[in-house]
Amino acid sequence: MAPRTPIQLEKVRAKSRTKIINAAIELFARKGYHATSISSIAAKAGIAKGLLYHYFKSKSELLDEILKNSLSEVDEPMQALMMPGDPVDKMALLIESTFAMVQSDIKRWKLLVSIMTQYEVLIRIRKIFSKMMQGYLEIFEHLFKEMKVPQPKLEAYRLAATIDGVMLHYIYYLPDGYPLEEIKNEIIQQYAKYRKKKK
Amino acid sequence: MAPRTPIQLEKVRAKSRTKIINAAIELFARKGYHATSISSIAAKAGIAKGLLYHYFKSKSELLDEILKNSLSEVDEPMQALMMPGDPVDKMALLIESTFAMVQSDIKRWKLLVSIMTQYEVLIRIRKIFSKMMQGYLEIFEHLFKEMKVPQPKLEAYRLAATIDGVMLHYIYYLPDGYPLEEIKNEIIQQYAKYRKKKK
Amino acid sequence: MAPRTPIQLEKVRAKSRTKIINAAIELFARKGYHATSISSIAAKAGIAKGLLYHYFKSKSELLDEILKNSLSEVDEPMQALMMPGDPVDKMALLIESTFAMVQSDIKRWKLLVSIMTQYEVLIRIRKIFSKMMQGYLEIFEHLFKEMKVPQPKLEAYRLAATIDGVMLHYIYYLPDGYPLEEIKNEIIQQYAKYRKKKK
Amino acid sequence: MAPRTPIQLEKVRAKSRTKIINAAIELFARKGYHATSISSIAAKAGIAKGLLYHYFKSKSELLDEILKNSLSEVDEPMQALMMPGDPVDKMALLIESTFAMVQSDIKRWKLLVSIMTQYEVLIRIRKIFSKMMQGYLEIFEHLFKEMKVPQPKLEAYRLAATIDGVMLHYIYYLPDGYPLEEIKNEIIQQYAKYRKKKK
DNA sequence: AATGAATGAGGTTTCATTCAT
DNA sequence: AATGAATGAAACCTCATTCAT
Repeated sequence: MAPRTPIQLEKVRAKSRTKIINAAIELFARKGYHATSISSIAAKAGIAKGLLYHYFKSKSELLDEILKNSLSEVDEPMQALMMPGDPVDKMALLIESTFAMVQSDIKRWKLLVSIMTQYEVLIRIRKIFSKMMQGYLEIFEHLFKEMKVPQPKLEAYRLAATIDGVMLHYIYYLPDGYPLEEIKNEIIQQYAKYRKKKK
Repeated sequence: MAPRTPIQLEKVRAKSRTKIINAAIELFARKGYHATSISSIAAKAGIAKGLLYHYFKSKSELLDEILKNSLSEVDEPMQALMMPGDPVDKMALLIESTFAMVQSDIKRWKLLVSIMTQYEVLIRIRKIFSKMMQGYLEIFEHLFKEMKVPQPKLEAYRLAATIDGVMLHYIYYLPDGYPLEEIKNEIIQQYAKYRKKKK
Repeated sequence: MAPRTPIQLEKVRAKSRTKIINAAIELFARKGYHATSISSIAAKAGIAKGLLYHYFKSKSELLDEILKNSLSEVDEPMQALMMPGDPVDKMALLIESTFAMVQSDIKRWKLLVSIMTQYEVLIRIRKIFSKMMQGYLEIFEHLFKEMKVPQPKLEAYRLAATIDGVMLHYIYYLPDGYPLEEIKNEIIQQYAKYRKKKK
Repeated sequence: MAPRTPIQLEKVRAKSRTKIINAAIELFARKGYHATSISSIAAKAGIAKGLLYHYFKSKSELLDEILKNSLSEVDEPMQALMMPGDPVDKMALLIESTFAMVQSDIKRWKLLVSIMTQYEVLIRIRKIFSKMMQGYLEIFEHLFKEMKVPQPKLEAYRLAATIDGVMLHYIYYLPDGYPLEEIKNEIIQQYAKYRKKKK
């Protein structure tokens, strides 16, 4: 009959929060933010409507929370660059890990894309995204320079577009049977010719 | 105050419809379908709320109408293929006209993308889109075969992805200063080597 | 089938607004602002809940509107002072008209009192009230000086308090059989001795 | 961690109750009963929300409790009358102690007034108040008769109104610089002329 | 005694749609 | 064709109260 310990409480809290967030991601991604009602999130999470407001101040804060988490993951692929080695290998690794990231959590990416293509409202989010994109472009360009690709800047834009386009198609248009692996390999392959020869 | 002639009536009708549709495209594209209210559309169109229902049975039918119009335009670039000539040229033309189409009506494309990334509901629309995409892929593949590009099917997927990715970036991420022209030329250029030599 | 004329519209609007405002005054006065639900107002007014928001942006704006109207009436008794004549008569008139004002619309005054005794929130309203009170005090003092009442300022405070106290008792504590007229006359009577003698 | 003795327990209970009641008075008085949430009371009292329900069955019972306590204090001034002596002195004492009561606990009185001006619901409370008022009126009348004031009943009403009016102004309208003492003395003073001459 | 997570009824507000003119 | 008042379902959110620990 004693109150729960802080650790017990934290566990309970974490469990409920997770249930809510997962339900929200699923529904936001599938039907869009506005078309998803708090009721439906609560129902899917198996909790009472009121509890949701115990954990999140509002619907929009719930979204914010999810987006913040999602975007924080995005920087991870960048780590690939710290390593020494042939830029072609680094580029390959970068592309691989980027694709892997999306493949591992399609729902989250669906949500991100749908949010990105939506709000003039969520300017803050868009800014984060823009910066991230800028980061990618710079790294691509840097590697292309190392690889002696002609027009490295333009090639960076093109690669970024190709990757996002593939993702888009993979996620939305043709979820069944999209030859993701083959295309990924193609993309990586095209830079093979820039590999430095070993002596 | 004599009754208007049928022709005048028809004109009035067309004008009102156009005003409504334009207002709707603008708002749907900017704020999303659900976040846009009928009131705001009517206000932007400069008509009374009630009148909107004379022209469109419901909000969703208004959307449908817009989407139908938008998608019908998409087929036009395909015409380029009927012409005889070097497939490299045809491909270039196809790419050019596709880009031109988006550039000429960004709002419409923003709307299309935002819808595409949204509804499990609008399955019908998604089907149309899928078919369209399929069409593009087939034509690309066909041309690549003519051009003797190795792995024509894969290359078709890649090109489609690149084009959509570029559009996406152009429309959303970096609206200012996106080097659309240069990238477009790059994309076209890469196939120049497959041009048939004239005798 | 032509749309209503502006005049017709204004009539309809005024009718609905009045219905809503009357219902709101009644309920706010009886149960307090917070304890009164929008639903109950709409029900009492005989309209749909949604319509209320057609006329008032929010519950609190509805209250504001009512208060503004109510407070604007308050200045009227002051007119009594412009007239020439014995200050004792003017005072009598002022007291009479103040009481009459409350008697003629008890519900409104109940509401005003309940609001005044409630919100730290509605600071704006309280300021208006304070100023009004100040105005009364000054006029009372002015008349008392003319009447050569000793300690005119203090007497002003006392009269103001007595009047508000009588109102309070009349409105709340003992609505049945409260001897309002007699008390009013008593209050007026006590200043008779300051009447100037005619030559 | 030995179990507490019953006496310790009782102390703890009393302390918690007091904390809750004080928090509640403060908040009810400031924001009104309905606008004050149980959460905010618990927060201000520094306890958990659930605990509040160990001490009070419901929010409304908590209010009841406070009101009961508050009203029980009101009878105390009446004691002054048992004493022998000049009725003018007794009246003076009665007025003094009544004012003192309010001055010593403004918050409580704010609450009482706001409650009184609010609920048709709390009829029971209003009845108590009415009875109390009746009691005051009778005592006033009784003293006025002893003092040979003409129209003692009417004068009783007027005095009661003046006192409540002064309180009201003191509590709400003009908290800063309200000349409470002077007015009180004025009120007392006006009855000086009815003092019996000593032989 | 004490905690705070959890519930659910009910509150305010929005908005697609209908209706009378 | 055109208007805008009116409706009512459903959205978001609050909060008194209960419950498990």
